[in-house]
Parts: sequence; C-alpha cells; structure tokens
Amino acid sequence: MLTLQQIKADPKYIVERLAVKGFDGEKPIARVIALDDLRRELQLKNDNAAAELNRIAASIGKAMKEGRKEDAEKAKENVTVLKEEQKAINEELQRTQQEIETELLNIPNIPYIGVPEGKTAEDNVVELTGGPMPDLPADALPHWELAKKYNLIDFDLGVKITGAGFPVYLGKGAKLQRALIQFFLDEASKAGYLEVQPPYVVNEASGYGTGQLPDKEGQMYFCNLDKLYLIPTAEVPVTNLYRDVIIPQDKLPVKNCAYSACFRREAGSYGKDVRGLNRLHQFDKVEIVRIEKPENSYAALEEMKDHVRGLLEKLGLPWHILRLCGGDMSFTSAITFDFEVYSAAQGRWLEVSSVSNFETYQANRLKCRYRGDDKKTHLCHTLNGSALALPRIVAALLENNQTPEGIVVPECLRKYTGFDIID
RNA sequence: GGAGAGAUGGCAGAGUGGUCGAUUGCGACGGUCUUGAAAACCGCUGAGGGUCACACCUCCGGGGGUUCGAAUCCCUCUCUCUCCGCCA
Repeated sequence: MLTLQQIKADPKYIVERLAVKGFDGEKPIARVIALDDLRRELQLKNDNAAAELNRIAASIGKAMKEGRKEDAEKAKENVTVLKEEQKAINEELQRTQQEIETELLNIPNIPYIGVPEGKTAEDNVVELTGGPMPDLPADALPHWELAKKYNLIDFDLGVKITGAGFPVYLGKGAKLQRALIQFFLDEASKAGYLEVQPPYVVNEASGYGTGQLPDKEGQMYFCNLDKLYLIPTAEVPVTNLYRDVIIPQDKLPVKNCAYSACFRREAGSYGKDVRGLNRLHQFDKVEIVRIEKPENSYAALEEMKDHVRGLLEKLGLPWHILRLCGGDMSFTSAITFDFEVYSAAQGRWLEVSSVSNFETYQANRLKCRYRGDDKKTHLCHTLNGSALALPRIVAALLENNQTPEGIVVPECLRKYTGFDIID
C-alpha cells in the first residue's frame, strides 16, 4: 500500500497519477488525509491521558513502598474516571487507525512516469520486437493437436483425475518440462540469482504481504482445514521471506530465483483463451525476485528485462515487449512490462512473462526495510518477473518448431532433454 | 493423533506484580592504544508513533481480561521444541 508520507507530501500528484490507472482517487485520498489528521489528534489525547495514568500509578507504587497507605488509597480514587476516559479515546483511536488501513488497502499503487494512459490491453504499447518469425505451412497444427500426435500431453487424463486445466505430461512432453525448468534456473543462477525452493502453500499473512489478499482472494486455491493458500506464483513465498525484515544495506540487492508449480483458479476465463496450454489451473514457472534500494530499482528492472529477453532469444522464439497501460497493470504495480511470444499456428501472441517494479508499495505492507547511511530504516523497492512461465513457451515451441520430421528442440535445451527432436 | 515444555532485543539468556524497554554475555558499531592488525580498555547499540528538537506514548508471539500498576497473574489463539504413535 501507499505510505501516508507519500500521500501527504503531494496529494494532488497522487490523484493525478491514480487517474492514469483509471482510478478516481479524489475522495479516498482526501478521506485518508482527514482520517490521519483525526488520528493524530486522538493520538495526542490518548498519549496525554496514558501519561497521566502512568504518573499516578508510579506515585501509588512509591507511596506503597514508603508505607504511606492513605496517600495510595487516595490516589486510587482519582483513577477510575480517568481510566474510563482514556479507554474511550483509545477505542476511537484504534477504530480510526483501522479505517486508515482499510482505506489505504483499497488505493492501488501509482503508476511510474512513462506508463501510458489506457483502460484495456488494447492500449498497451509495443516497445520492442525480436526473434525469428517462423514460416509455417497452411496445415500447421496448433499445440494441442501436436501434443496428441506425439503423445506429449494428455488433457483428458488430467480431467479424469483432477479437472480441466490440469494436464498430464508424458514421455518427451514431461522431459521437455523438466529441461525448461532446469534451463531457466541455470540461466538465473548465471545471472547472479540465488536459487530458492519455497513451500507451495502459504499462510494468510503472506497473502496480505504481497497483495493477493484481500484483493484476489477468489483466485487462489484454499486449504480449508489448515487455512493455507496454494501459491499462484513463487513471488508470494519468496517475497514474503523478507516480510518484517530490516536488511543491512550491504546485503542489497537481494536477487532470488525460484521454480514452483503455480495454482490459479482463473475464475471467469473461457473460450479460446483456455484451449490447450493457453490457460491452466496448475502450471510451472521460474520466477525472479529482487529487493533493491530505491535509487537502483529502475536499473534493476532493465536488467531483468534483458535477462528475460535473453531467454527468449536463446529459445529462438519470436517475441515482443509490451509496456502495459495504466488500466491493464496490476493493483500493486508501478510499472509492468509483459513479454509475449508469437504462436504461429494459433496466429496469436501469448504472454509468457510479466516484469514489474512495485517500488515501495509491496514493501510497505511487507515492512521490508533497509538501514541507510543515515542509520534510519527506509522501505525497499521490490521487483519480480517470470523467467519464464512454461506452458505458453511449450505451446509456442511445439507450434513454431514443427517440421515434417518432427518438432525440433532448440539448441539450448538439448543438453537437458537428451534428445533434439520430438517424433 | 496422544502427553508434556516453551515463545523476551541481531543471537544466547536473566527477569514471576511497582522507574523493566527490560540484568548479563556474545556479536555489530564508534573511540583509545598500534606502522597496521589482534588483544585490552572506554563508549554505544531494538522497532513504531509523536516533536523543529525534546517531552511523551505503544510494543517482551497475536488477541482479550484482572489490577492504581503486568514481560511477570488469568483466558484464548498461533507457533516452536521434546517424548510416544503413524509414516515418505
């Protein structure tokens, strides 16, 4: 969430920036400021009352010690009314604080400069394009046909044992998954990211830490009995490693990577988007997470973009980078770049990565801070990106690399798969 | 699943109703000494709110209660550890 300091420093600017996300911040911002003024007032009253009570208690203690029983009893008489008053003030104070919190949770992050205005994916801006565009024959097959033809993925079996959106990978299909994961992790390690293997379920506090809760509650699978959430991305457990942590300055930046299965309910999805591997309830992904000093976060973001682009280059896929418009960005993001690969047989672009800088928005909820040169604590900037999500990469690889002889495995994956063609 | 023990500052570990936000040790930081370092000695060292700065307030796992006063007593939740059972 935004910090009060941020908001109070320049409320007009905040409202202006929120408008880029299509969020009307006029009222919420004004309300937060008014509530904070009230909070301060109540805090002062509360503190003074508490101080008075403390003084009386101390004097009673002293009197008791010195054996002045009557003085002590007399002092006690005055306390009751004061206590009632203080209690009432304190309750109002807590209520106000709660209201501020709620209000702040419902205000999205402000977009960074350069985020284009816009409402939907239509308004996203193509930044950069690259990779070889394949020239497929007219009878080229979509990946779900190829998966069947070469017995790589069985969607029906997945439906049988679990449900739609839970495919079963078989033989070379399964090995390709494993190869991609290994390739992505190795590349991340080479780039200096520390590999982390996190749990796939997290508690409620973690859900709040990264902003899945209370916003996207319905998008996560929930284990009722133990009150645990299946992670929608490794971002959640990995970022939460740094919840309630003050990181020494010399330990920054933090660079972590993690493979995990990801679980998403994807409530409300339908149509051609969900065909085959295009949208799944369970999929595999390697995620990169960084925690940075504010002055370095945008350089880090560029580095992450370069890393992701490098992966797509090595895989030999046609890609482009989108600069997301305000309306298409997530609630918590300050700026997001999506990477898409072209899936030739489907004739459409598929999102395979999303790289974002959250600035202090996540860190504020996480209470992830570092100690600066001034010896004070400051909020870190958090960033993350997929590097990469598997299913759509697999879809594009299968479709773009199909030949009469079989599906050609990209050079960079062969040492992991142990085969160079799927036939 | 059954029985028991516990949760205190970066770590270890005191503290069982009255200046305890907390003894002490280690670590970290600053200084003296040294050509430099070690050792030794001195000092300093939690977080948040509040203030120009102080004052002041809150926090000893979370929540609630008793009391003039709670880290200390009571209730409750969560978590950790030990033993037994089960088990990859």
